[in-house]
Amino acid sequence: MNGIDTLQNKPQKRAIKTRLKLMEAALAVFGEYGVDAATIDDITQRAGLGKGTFYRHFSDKREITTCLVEDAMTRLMGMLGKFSIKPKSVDDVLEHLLNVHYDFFLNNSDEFVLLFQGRLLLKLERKISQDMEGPFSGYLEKIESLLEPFVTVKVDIVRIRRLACAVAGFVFGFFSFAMIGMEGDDIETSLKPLRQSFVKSLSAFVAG
Amino acid sequence: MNGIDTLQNKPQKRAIKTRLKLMEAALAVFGEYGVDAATIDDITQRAGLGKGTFYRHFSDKREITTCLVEDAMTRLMGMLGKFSIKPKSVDDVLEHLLNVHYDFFLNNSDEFVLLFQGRLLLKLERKISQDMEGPFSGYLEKIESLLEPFVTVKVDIVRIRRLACAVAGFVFGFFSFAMIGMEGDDIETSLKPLRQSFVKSLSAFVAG
DNA sequence: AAAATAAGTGACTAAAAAGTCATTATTTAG
DNA sequence: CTAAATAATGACTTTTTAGTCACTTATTTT
Repeated sequence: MNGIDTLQNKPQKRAIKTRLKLMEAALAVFGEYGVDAATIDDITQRAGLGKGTFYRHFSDKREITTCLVEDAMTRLMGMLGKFSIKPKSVDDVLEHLLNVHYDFFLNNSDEFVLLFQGRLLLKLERKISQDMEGPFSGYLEKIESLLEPFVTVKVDIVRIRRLACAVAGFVFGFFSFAMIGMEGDDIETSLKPLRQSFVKSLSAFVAG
Repeated sequence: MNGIDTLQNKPQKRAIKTRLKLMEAALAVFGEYGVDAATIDDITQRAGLGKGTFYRHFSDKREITTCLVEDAMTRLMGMLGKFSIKPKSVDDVLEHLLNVHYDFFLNNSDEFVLLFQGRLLLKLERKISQDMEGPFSGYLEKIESLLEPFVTVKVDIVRIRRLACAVAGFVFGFFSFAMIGMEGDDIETSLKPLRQSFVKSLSAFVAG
């Protein structure tokens, strides 16, 4: 092979593939049993790999959890940044926010469990906080940045922060209860009418 | 003592007191470490009791968790049923619902963690579902029953169910994000202005 | 093609938590 | 006061899970 490191030699490719397998398996297992209840053996068995392989790639469950949270948050935030049409008002942004969350969690229910639990773990384990507070704070900041251009009267950061909490909280919370209170298809059609009302009220809140 | 079983002889009283001590300790420990991370030793040590005592009263952690969830839900539902003034509109009921949740979780943060996790465990463990689905479904039904009298046009149960999910979800979700996005006092003052907006939007949803 | 390097493995040890039970302490009945 | 009954105990065994490492397999280098 050529002298320059291509970062694409076979062992490296293989290692990257293995790492991805582990993360995929972990996400699935976390979604099925919950982050705490899932064991390293669960993950490696699901991935079809040896246990030692896990420890070649991650120091412990906490580390892979952090990676998954960061990954999920990055993808969610990426979607939040892509508007199909350029927003012209707070209403547009709010509508977009709810749509994206809706799509993301409906198509990624394992991620929902992961972030739902990750969010709680944050409150509980001070050690994790250092690593995990980042993604969740960044997420709130992302929402804030999208709303900021339309809050012209006064750059009231506290108000925007509250709004971000409300949007994120509403979506997370609604889904969590919708899952027990409703049947599958019903969830899909339930958020839409609520969304309109919610957008209006939040919009009024920003203005007022 | 009299011949009739008074249910108040000393051993019984003692056992009841011990059981309460265990439940109190478990709630505190669950609130601190999370339900999954907490061990039986954590609970009995916190309660100042021997380990064997735990197993005299509960078969395992799942059982005491179910008891705590039922207990918390019963108290929350009790509060939901007590209006300071008789509600005259959907707005009144919604305002009341948000106030009660707000007070309950602000003054019982351990219960917040418990129900937040309990809610998730429900989705994960099919065994728990049988015992735990009850309290959470009952909770949604309670909210529905409070709203029902004011939804006159059409007894649209689906619509009310959605509303109950929205209320419960919004409150749970908002608190969970408020905890990382804000400082202590700020949370207390944040829900109030949002509440008004939220009540309006939900009210419109019910009517519409 | 042999040596060197890197990735993967799973039987193993170590640690932690669950769950048991013979024993002790407390209360009641005779 | 003594025996029977009930509650509590914590050292113990069992089970589960984490984490390690000498070894195998795959790839690259010389």
